[in-house]
Amino acid sequence: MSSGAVHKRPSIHDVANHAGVSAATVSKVMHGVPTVKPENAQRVFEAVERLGYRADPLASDLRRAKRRIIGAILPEFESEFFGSMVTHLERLAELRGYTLVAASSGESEEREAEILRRMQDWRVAGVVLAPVRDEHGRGGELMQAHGMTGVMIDRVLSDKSFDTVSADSLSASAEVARELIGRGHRHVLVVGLGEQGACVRARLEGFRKTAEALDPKVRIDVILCESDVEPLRASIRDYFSRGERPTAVFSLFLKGTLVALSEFRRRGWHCPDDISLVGFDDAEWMSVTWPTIAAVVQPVGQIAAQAMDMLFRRIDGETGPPTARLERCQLLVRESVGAPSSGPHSGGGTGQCPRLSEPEMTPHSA
Amino acid sequence: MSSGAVHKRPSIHDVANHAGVSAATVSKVMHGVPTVKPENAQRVFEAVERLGYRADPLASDLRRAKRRIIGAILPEFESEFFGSMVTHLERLAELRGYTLVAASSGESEEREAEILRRMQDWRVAGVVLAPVRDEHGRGGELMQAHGMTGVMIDRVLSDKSFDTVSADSLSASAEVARELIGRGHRHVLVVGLGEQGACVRARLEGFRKTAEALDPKVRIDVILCESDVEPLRASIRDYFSRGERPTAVFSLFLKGTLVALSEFRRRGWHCPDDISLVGFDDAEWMSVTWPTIAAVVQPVGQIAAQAMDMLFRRIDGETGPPTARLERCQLLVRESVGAPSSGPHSGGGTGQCPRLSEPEMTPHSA
DNA sequence: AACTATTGATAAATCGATTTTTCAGTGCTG
DNA sequence: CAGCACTGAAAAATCGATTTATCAATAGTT
Repeated sequence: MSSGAVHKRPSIHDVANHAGVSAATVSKVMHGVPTVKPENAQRVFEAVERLGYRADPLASDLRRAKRRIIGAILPEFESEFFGSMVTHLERLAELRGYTLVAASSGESEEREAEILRRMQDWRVAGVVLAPVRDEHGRGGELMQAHGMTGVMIDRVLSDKSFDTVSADSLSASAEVARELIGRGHRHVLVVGLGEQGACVRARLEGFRKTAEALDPKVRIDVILCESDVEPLRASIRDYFSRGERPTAVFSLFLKGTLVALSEFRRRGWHCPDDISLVGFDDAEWMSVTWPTIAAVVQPVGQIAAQAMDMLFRRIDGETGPPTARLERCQLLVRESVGAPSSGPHSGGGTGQCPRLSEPEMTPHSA
Repeated sequence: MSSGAVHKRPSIHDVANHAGVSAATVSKVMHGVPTVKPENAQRVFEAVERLGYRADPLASDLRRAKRRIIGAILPEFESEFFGSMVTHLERLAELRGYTLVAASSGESEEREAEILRRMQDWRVAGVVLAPVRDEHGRGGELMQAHGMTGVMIDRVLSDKSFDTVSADSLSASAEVARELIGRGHRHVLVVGLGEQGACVRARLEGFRKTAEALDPKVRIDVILCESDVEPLRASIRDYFSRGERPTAVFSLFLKGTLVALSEFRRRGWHCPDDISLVGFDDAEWMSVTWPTIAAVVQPVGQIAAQAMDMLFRRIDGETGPPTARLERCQLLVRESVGAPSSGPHSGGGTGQCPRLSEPEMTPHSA
């Protein structure tokens, strides 16, 4: 069993001693520098093998003055979107020989700033920041003030200091508008978090402009709460209590979709008979529930790929003005979207659930 | 704007120069060592302030030979369970002045081993490992072979080399059994992933033993697939196609619950009229869908807290035999569980959805 | 007054690597 | 054979901190 094996790990000097060469030579062998006598190289390899030597990447980075570490700062880890984002970023970093160190800001700008400082302390080579607010929040300021290399993603549109990559919210929302208006909806409630500045504004305006272009008489109600989800829930509840009866709800973010669904439950409304629902952000469960929930799928993999691509270009010294990329989304129209119900629903409904047994999803090609 | 500020960050020597003292003195001041003349301390503080000096934690750790880094290895980041786990671990590590570096093994033991080696290269102070398989997989072996300090969580029961912390699967499953048998179910399908060794076995046996104790004539069918989810889906589909008609399904893990739901959809079966469903692992959406889905809630926060507690004890040198903790789960009986339907359902059903508008959840106190 | 303790600070060693400089030996040329 | 370029390896400097050893100046003791 435990062979009393609290081995202090061998350093490059231990290897050098065993091989009867200098540490510098070991380093060269490890890096494949050709100016080493084959015989010595062989002895180094043997010593490495025997001792089980592996270089300490942090000690190595210390000397190089460029750490092979990429920092990622995300609002949370709990959602599929950010979870999947971390997975992608991790893979892309490792592909280039870097290690990803991810941290969650917990939707707090203070914590975001604190993490950024820590990333700077760690001298990370670059940072992928999904800001709590938007590109004009404290995060970007800090990164700029400290001369850090970074890319901003997700809740951003474009920035004068950093490259940005995000979903094409504007087009996606426009497509949602075409879908809802096309099906006859003329009174839509849009819910979202105002805190998430520019991004939410894009989603909202993309929807509003296209909807109004298709029918100027459309009525669009908007409920935006500043920071937290619970006030939003309260506002929505209040809105419905006042007797407002939109025929569809468009949620600008995932939690909003959940809140909307739970408020529908409270009132016994069913989708799409009593009200239609479509939300930004897809999730696995949305394709297996009754009804399946229509959603805008953000291209997580592409956002991650583009962000890392830009980031490493900057790390490698590329200059030039910041770029702003928008990646195309996909709207999955599922069962939660239908035509408006005939009369003003009262809170009852028919009791009928849709009993479709069609395949999985219905990709929507505009 | 950008004040050409590619500041090379000041080192402790820069501070020393500015303050007119030695680097050693600066280090002492930064650590609050009292044997420093107040006047000198003052000058150091001023220099630190002026230069914006912050110590490089990695350089500092290099000398101390104990890095203030905790590694976390999880099968994936995409689920609420592991996402939430990372968030908790992150907070608990930082509370003690450590940084959490999380990595995902992507349900692959090869990758798990690779990450462990990297963690070892990094000389992390300790590792929280949620193994892909169970405590007897390659991960534990590697940790032991390399004399690493670590704790195993989630898919484990107990180990002879490492402390373990996990949900009390046995009790939770027993409670599910009491609930289902109590409601009259006598034919239950249990689905899970066999790969996840000991843990799944505990969940399965906890269920089976209690169910059979309550009624020896109960019929329990089990579908366990080795590695991937898709073969499981195929097996379930095949099972139902053969005409098997259990009155309830108990899924031993989250994806199984999703697969079950989607297979119900395919056949047009509704919960709980046509079939009941309860799964291990809760998720936010389960309380807002129609029907709401019954689930075993794992105490993520407690598992994380206990794991970190044990880990830091070991890091601080505590010896003694490994401990094995089981944290109590909570069963949330929601609408997806009901009494068995009267006759053998055919694939039709009544078309009626439950229209409950009761509060949120129904915590179940055994 | 001579010697020892004490205090506060600096110089130097260290952590584990990389990189630059120096150096010894070899081969070639004139 | 002296002089020079070249090769391969060792020695030393470096990264940014901490820690140990050393030292100077002051205070205290007899």
